[in-house]
Amino acid sequence: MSSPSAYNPHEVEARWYRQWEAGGCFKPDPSSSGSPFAIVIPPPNVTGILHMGHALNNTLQDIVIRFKRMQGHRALWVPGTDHAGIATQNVVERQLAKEKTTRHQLGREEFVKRVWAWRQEYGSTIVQQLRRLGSSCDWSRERFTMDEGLSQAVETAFLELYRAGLIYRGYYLVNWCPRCQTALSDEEVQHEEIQGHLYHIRYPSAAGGEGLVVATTRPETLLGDVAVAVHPEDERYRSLAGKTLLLPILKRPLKVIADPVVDRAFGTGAVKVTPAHDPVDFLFGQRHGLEAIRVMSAEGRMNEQAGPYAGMDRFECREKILEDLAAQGLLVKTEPHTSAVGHCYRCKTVVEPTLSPQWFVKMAPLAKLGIEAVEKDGLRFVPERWTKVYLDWLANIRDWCISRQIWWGHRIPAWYCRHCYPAFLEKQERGSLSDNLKMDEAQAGIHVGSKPAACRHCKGTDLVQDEDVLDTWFSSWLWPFSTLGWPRETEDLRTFYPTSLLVTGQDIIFFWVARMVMAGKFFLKKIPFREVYIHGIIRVEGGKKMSKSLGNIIDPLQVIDRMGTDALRFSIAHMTSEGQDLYLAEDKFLLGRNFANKLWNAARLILDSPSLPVSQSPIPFNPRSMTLADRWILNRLQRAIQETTDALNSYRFNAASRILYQFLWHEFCDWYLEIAKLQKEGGDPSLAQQTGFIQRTVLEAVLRLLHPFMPFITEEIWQKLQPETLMRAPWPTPNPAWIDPEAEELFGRLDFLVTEVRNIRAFFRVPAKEKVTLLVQGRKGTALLKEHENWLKRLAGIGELTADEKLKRPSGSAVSHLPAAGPFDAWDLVVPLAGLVNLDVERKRIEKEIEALQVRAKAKRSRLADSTFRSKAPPDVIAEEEESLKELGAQLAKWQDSLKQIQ
RNA sequence: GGGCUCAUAGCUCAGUUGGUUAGAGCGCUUCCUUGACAUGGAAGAGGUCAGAGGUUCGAGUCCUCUUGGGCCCACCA
Repeated sequence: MSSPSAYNPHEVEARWYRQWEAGGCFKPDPSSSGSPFAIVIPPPNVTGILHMGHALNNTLQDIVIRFKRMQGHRALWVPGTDHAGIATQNVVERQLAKEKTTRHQLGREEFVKRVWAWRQEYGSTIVQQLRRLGSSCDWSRERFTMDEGLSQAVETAFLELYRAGLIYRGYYLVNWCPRCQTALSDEEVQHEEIQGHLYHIRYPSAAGGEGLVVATTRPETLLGDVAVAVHPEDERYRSLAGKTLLLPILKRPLKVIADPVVDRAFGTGAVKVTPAHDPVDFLFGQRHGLEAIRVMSAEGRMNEQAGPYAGMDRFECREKILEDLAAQGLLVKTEPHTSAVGHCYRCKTVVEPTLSPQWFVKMAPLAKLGIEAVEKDGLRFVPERWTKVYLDWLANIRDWCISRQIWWGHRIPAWYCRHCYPAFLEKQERGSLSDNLKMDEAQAGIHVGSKPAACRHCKGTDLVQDEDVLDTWFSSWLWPFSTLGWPRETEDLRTFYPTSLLVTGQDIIFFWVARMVMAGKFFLKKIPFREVYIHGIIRVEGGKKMSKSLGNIIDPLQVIDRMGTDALRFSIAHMTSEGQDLYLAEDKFLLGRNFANKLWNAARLILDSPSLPVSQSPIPFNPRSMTLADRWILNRLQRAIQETTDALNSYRFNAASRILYQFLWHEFCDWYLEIAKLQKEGGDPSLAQQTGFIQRTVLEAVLRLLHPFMPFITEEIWQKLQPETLMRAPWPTPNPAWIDPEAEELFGRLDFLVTEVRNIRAFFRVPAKEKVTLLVQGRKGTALLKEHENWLKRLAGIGELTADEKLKRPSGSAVSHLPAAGPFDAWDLVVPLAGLVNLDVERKRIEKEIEALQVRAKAKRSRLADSTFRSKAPPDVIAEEEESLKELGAQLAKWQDSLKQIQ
């Protein structure tokens, strides 16, 4: 083929992807008798643009799915996207802001239309980018978490859980994002260590005494204080327990309550209690039947309960209140203090714990299923250590707040009586925290399901649907079966559920993986996948996270533009060691680019030479007529096939890529192809044809082995060998007839010899063009040299090669000694270098060699002299050591003899 | 406060069950451009495997501790 010398990926990538997709290559082959193998994609957000994390995640999935497909499985990779409630709503809201409007001005219906329009226009970006990565997803099965089928699944799931008593509405303290103005689940809150202060504030006694000093990090919340807590055995406060203090500024009377949860050693040992704005205080308030006073609005501003601070931002209020306390002499002390502050995972705003009515999933029974999945159903994490993380989380699980006060998402299927519900809510807000804060749905006029004709409590007919939508993850956790058709009993669901493997990052084990397992077990009574491969996180060199704000992004699309998709994919696979984070730098992708280039050029060489077509099977040559090099490379190939298969079966992507890199580059190209060129020069056309055939045979197998890693370039070359797509080619299996330990041994000897001669040439600076003479002194095995004289001479730069047991060593020679091995006895290599060899230099070279051998021999001797080693080590290890010591001794003698001859 | 993880060549990292002389890519040094590939070829330099102790005939590999990075979880305000 007259291809350009450098591989140009852009030409071929788009073309092949189109052809594969059009040819239905990504669909599971219905005629295949292989067992199903399914993966569901971790659905990227519709708002997403491809980053390195996606590139890693999808490359690994694609490697596996292509591998399984070639192995004859009915391989299915289900793609799709996630509607990403808050994230997407935020994107569209920002767009509205540019238009100087808000979603509230637009109204709910219009706004949701806008989001759909946005999705229509931009939502396919990430999906197109996945195609550029070469992802062999079955796009005919693409799903979206808001499409009709999945919405049906969400509603079904909600109702089933509700009927099972696992969904309830409650008035609780939840994580609230004042910017997004919605509740968040515990998992959606990111804790960050913040350098703050611990403020010591005096609460005077109502009776006029000094009172006591509390310590707090959040002085603005004191406006909502309803009590002060101390430890019952704390001497300092014993006299104050049960007494009344005066809340600074608002002058509200506060009881001092004794409770052993208070840590006497922290701060002052006295804690202010603010049930409406602190999770610990909320529990405390429940236990002691306190009321809760909300002092902030949904926007995080102080409300009318905050007295003089009403209307202020919460942080502004903090500053002002500290000022006022200081002015009144109540701010006793300020000390630096770091604490973990919760932030919204979407917008990074500091979360405000807020009392509000929300929907929850009761998790304890589901967590039990999740634990069972590991203990009984054989759910397996790779690497295994994540099992513990998963189980620990399940063991300490808390109920899942699933309602979100946004508009983009699945509307909650619940209806409220306009008459009963507000009345009930008002009562509950006024009640004490010791009341059951789960809502009594009948009394509250709450109806789950489709719209009822009338309120079951008051029989009124004025009912409205819940304004809230469900947490995005409430649809994601159904993904492994909702994408296959659930709740309908589809053919896909029967065939591909449970799926086989999930590939994802550690960051969503709680959000997604654990919840899918629970949902799978709950709704379908089966775990959704047998194996979970958890890959690392992408970082840049230096260990930092890759982020836009740090400006250290490496854009996979740019890498693709510059070096090609295959280069990106191969490099990623090469760097992916089990579960370790990946530290990236731009130049790491050169490895893949260069490798692709090497493959390309090897293929050019091979395809330009005459050969029988590979498709002419069975093998049209007599194995006995094969040259040693032929036998050797075929043997190496069998090994590469076996090892690559083993590596992929255990998801050791880097191992697989290293094996193929080593085989193609350093065995096939560096040795075999170089020898093959020379074999073909011999003039024997049948040998030339045979060599060409073997080259093609190896190339063909390499293309198949490399295809999961580098689909495009391998297909491009493959098509020059035969017309059928590589995607339908079977995965290679080792051919026992070509496993050839003898060839390995014989070839190894010649390879060693060539390297030694090259070594001597380089050491003594023999000019490249100058041929040397090689004298080989040895008995057994030297006949081999004559047979392979042609390529040995050429590869080592030898002009004349003589093998004889008793040759005279010319003075001024460089020597080397090959140890006895297998069918060979020890060989002495002598390269006469009259004039080039400086005797002093040669002596030093030999002395260095002797020294190294002596060090090794000494270590072995002392090991063998050790009686405990002799009595405890296994006999074969001892025998091996003895054998190798003997050989070392022989070597040493050779070198020492050579040294003598110089002197 | 709990847990996980990493520390191996100048840099970035491999090293499956403990067993001869610890590997790769990049970088570096020397040499090589008559056609597969300079995104290349040949040769080479470079490591007391973070430190200390232990188990073992034998430890980069297993155990304990220390030091120094990274991450996750956690209701000390």
